[in-house]
Amino acid sequence: MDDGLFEQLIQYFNKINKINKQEQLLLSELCSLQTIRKNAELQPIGHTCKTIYFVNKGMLRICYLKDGVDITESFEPENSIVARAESLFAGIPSKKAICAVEDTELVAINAVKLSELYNEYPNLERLFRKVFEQQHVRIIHRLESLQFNSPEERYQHLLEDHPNILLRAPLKHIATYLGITQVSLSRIRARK
Amino acid sequence: MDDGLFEQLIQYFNKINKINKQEQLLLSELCSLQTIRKNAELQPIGHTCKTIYFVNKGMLRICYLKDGVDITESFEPENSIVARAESLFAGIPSKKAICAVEDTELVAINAVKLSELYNEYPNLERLFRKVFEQQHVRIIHRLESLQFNSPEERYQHLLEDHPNILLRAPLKHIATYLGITQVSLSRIRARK
DNA sequence: TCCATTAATTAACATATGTAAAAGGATTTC
DNA sequence: GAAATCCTTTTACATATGTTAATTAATGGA
Repeated sequence: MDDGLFEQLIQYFNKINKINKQEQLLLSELCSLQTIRKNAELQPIGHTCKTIYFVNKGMLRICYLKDGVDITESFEPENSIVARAESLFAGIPSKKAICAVEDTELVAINAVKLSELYNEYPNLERLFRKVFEQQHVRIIHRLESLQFNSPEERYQHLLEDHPNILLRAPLKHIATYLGITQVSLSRIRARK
Repeated sequence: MDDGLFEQLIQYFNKINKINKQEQLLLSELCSLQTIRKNAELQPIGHTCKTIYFVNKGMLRICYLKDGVDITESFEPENSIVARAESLFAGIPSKKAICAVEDTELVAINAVKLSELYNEYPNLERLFRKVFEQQHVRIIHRLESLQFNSPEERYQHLLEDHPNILLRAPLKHIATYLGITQVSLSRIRARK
């Protein structure tokens, strides 16, 4: 696969847990490059997650249908690892889809073949353990935000911490991400 | 340490990832038995998490102070693994405490010594990877509940899925766990 | 460029939740 | 066993959000 784009992933990994040249090579053999157009669906609802994605460029979102309404669980801009962990770890179908917010370039890592390397290359197992520990921490922070903060506080935090997401994603998706309706988000924005 | 109580932990682990006698022995050397009385604090706010707990009997909760109000993030009854992952994984102080809801018996696992075993015993690293993957999945489900469901739906789900927690924990803690006030919970309960 | 479609805002109303305070119950402690 | 404390419910009021619908703005396709 394209070396430049894979290099971006290796840099991301090396900040978490260094892997040697052989491990890099083995890993690269499990990877493929994909592009996906804005609003297209990368993974449908009901699919059992067997791929770990890395966003090189663009933005994805993980989304959900509740009573026919499209609800966004997370936004995943460049340099994000994207997987539906509740499906990948448990081996059961996910209730969530992965969609593109923008035209997006990504690396797809075959998670099944990856796990087959773990016995022989425990350092790869360690790498992905740490990668998912980071995801785990991220979700805990998001949980705290949803449980402890008001919708308005959540909007303010998003504005401070991830202004780029606010600029790049449609407000209807940002509203459901914040756990509120689009109308409510409009009102919160109008207050300031 | 007490073999019977450790045995309960080993049974829990063996359902996730079997470990052999030697690994069990090494692990047991990192474990100690603790008891804690109702309402006592096992870990204070501001402490960096270096211990993984397993609840043999009783119930803990992870809690938080928001504007001086004690808010419960999770309830941890018997056969739960308890750690503040956002602190353990990142090595930074936690904003949360661990408190006892009831008189509780637990196994404390030294997480620092545990990680020192990982190089030589990758099967132990794998075990705890999978243990925390389960925690990860659990938190994703909780996130979904907070983002997608109304307070009333969350109460109904708690009633259906964990009636024992409702019976064992004070309502004021259940209210903050559901992300609402005590008054609101009383109203929801009165509706039915 | 224009038309059709989608997105975002605003308005009006109903409702659920938050806040503060009070009252009743239940528990604990001495 | 009585007093004190803590827990839970209830009341009253203010407010934020949800819902529905209408209007305006922006986008995309032919």
